[in-house]
Amino acid sequence: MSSRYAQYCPVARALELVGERWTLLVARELLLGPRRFADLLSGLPGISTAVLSGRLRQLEHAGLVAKRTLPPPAASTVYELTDAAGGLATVLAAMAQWGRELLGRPRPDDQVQSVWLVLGGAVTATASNLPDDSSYELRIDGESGQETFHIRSHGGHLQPAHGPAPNPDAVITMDVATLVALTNGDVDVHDRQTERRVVVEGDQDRARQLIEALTGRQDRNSGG
Amino acid sequence: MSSRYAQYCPVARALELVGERWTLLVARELLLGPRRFADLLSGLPGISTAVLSGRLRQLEHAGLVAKRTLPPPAASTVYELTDAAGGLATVLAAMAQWGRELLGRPRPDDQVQSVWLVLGGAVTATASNLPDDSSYELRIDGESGQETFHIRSHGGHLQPAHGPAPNPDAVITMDVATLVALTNGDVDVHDRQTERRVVVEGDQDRARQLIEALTGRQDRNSGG
DNA sequence: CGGCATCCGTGACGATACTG
DNA sequence: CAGTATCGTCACGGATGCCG
Repeated sequence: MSSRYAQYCPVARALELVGERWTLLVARELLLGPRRFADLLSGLPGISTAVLSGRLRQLEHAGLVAKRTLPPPAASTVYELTDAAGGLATVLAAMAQWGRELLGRPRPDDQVQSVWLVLGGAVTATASNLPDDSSYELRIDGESGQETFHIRSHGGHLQPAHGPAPNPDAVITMDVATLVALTNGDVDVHDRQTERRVVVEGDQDRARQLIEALTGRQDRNSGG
Repeated sequence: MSSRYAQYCPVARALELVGERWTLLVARELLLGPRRFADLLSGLPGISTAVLSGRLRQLEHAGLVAKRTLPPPAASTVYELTDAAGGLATVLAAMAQWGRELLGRPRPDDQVQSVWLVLGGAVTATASNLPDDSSYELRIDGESGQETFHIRSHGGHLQPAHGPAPNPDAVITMDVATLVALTNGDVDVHDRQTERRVVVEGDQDRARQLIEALTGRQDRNSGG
């Protein structure tokens, strides 16, 4: 099942697991932490319930995703990536890194969800300026309320997750439009107008460095 | 065209370019150098001519692939990756790296082509033991004749290409079965029986180190 | 409400035949 | 050799309904 290639090739093997439409985007949605079925549906506009349940079944069968039932009283089932999905995270990171270069501005019919940009920024970023194990809370105001993320600097990388940060060095608040503008380079963190649109509680300098790492342009040496 | 997701997300953008069936495998075939249409067909068993020409057209339109006509007398047209496809190579490398961990042994109906294993091994390898800019020629005997590859150590990485090496430090010859056995760990480079199946001209030590880098297991720290 | 199966229209895909 | 044309099949997207 899940469309084989019949090739003894690493790339083909990987694509047999995650090469179908939607599959890698499902994994993307799970990268920041466990999600319920309905969360995934709203994070994957356009997918049908049948396809989503099918993809989750395939990923579960491949050992990349586990289904877990939360303890009462929140007795709902969530899906989460397993430890075996580490290599998959690397693939998604490469995809995101490349995709950021050709992201441009939102197209007329594009949906914009803060989690996509936070994730894309985090995997692309090199957090060399930020102290190791420093922690940040990022709150993005969107049309459907506020999304809260927890971003931790660790080993030169940024590790994003859903939810609030336990002991943040800074709490940063902005709206989606500002996040978009920062991401595609329309505005700079150091602009006066940007400073008005970004509210920081806590360490101002580190917060600004985080935003810079998260939304700044990175030159990657593209290996030939 | 090419199935959109309507999401302002780096991963989605990347998948819109290379997310369809066969597309990344077409890119894989081009990673080692220019190829003709017929070469691609035989390197992608199962693809139809219509789909292949369609994928090439999309990739060309995206600026990732260029169509070029060779100078006479070999007046045939070839396809090759453009400079803009550098990020795509990174994605393929991540795919190959992950895929190698779950490669296992060939399945009953799997085709085996040496180029797939050479590529998978090269992108996975860290050539830290090999001197920079050293060069190797790898000849793999298969059912349909002999395939020749040129592998160069550069910047800690292995850079594979089709064709013979200009000034190789070593020339290594083996058959596909041996390459497969080395790749999946069934045999070791240092086994007596393996030594009989691998013929080396030139620097014996470097040749063995190259094979080890190309086919050995690498532990990657899988980021959480 | 979470999760999944079902029916149906559309489009992508696989196989083959055919053309410059 | 380098594709285009054709056709049957299957996966996908959308809507609906079932079950805990």
